[in-house]
Amino acid sequence: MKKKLVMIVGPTAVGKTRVSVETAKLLDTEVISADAMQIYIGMNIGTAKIREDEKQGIPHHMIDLVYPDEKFTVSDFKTQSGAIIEQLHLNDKIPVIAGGTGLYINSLIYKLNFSNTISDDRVRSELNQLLETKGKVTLHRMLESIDPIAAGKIHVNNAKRVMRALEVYHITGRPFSASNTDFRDESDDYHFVLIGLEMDRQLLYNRIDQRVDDMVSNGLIDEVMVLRAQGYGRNLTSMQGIGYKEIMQYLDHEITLEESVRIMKRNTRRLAKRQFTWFKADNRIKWIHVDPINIDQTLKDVQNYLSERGIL
RNA sequence: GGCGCCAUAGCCAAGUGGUAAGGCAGAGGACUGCAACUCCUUCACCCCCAGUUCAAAUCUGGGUGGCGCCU
Repeated sequence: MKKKLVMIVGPTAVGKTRVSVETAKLLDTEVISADAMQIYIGMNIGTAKIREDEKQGIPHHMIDLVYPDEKFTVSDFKTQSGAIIEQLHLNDKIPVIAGGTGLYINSLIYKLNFSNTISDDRVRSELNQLLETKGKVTLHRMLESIDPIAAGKIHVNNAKRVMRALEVYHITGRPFSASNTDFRDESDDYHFVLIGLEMDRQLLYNRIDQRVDDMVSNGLIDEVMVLRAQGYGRNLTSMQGIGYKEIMQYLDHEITLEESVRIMKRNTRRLAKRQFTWFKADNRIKWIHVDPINIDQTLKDVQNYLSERGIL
């Protein structure tokens, strides 16, 4: 029998945290975060990481795993969270997975096999060299000659993805597109229930604006200053996170604080939009409306859906 | 009341006779080891009316609205 899994997804600031805690309470289980930024230690305010008092005693996993300058990939996420899921199942608990990082979510429930396509820093830096010296068009042509399918799918301007495809080919000797066939195929490891939280766009945007303001008044600048003092530079993936890169720019006197806040809000809105796009493409998601004024209704809807699907 | 200037997308703004740059904001989309990343697509018949012209956002006249100065 397949193991059960409850997944709660949706854009930033819809209220995933609240709903996931309540759901976990209901199921007497634990929460696994699927968020690419909350894995970093010391990045709390800007990532809207769940606070101790919000957890209500529910254990949370996949948070605070690495330092901001450490590498962490989807593959790491898949294996580490997979182990936790297994452990919970052993204890007869149905894990609640909550997060907004679509790729992480998909790594668990779809057939994304990362095991045969490793990464190689040497190849990577060589490709970066090539990008510098020859340019993105040349890289894309290289890809075209070895893997026309992938080249057709990846835009010339998307140098990052072009390089990844080349990297995979160089390491494995097999075209990137070869491992790309069953992207949206359902994994047969789990019986999962996928819940998407949605909210009126304008309302969500207002909440985002408000949340950014709150972050700043709750000490985001100090948080970034501390990270900066610890030597974490702007080029790190972690510091590319929204809130961090903009405050860094402010601290480096490139923009005013006002401007920084404006851009943070905009970037967060764009993130939310991209998250919607990602999840909308997945027709297995049951969308549940969130009304912040009446969160109880949302919780009720979630509960009903869970019993409907035989989880409760 | 008179004189002058201006009127282009939600905002900023280029274009001074040949069929509407660009930026910002928005919308849609892609995404298999950096994913809060990276990337793609998309958004106006130029205030209104009349005229000149093969052709007008661009020229002319009138109207309307705004800004400035003067009385």
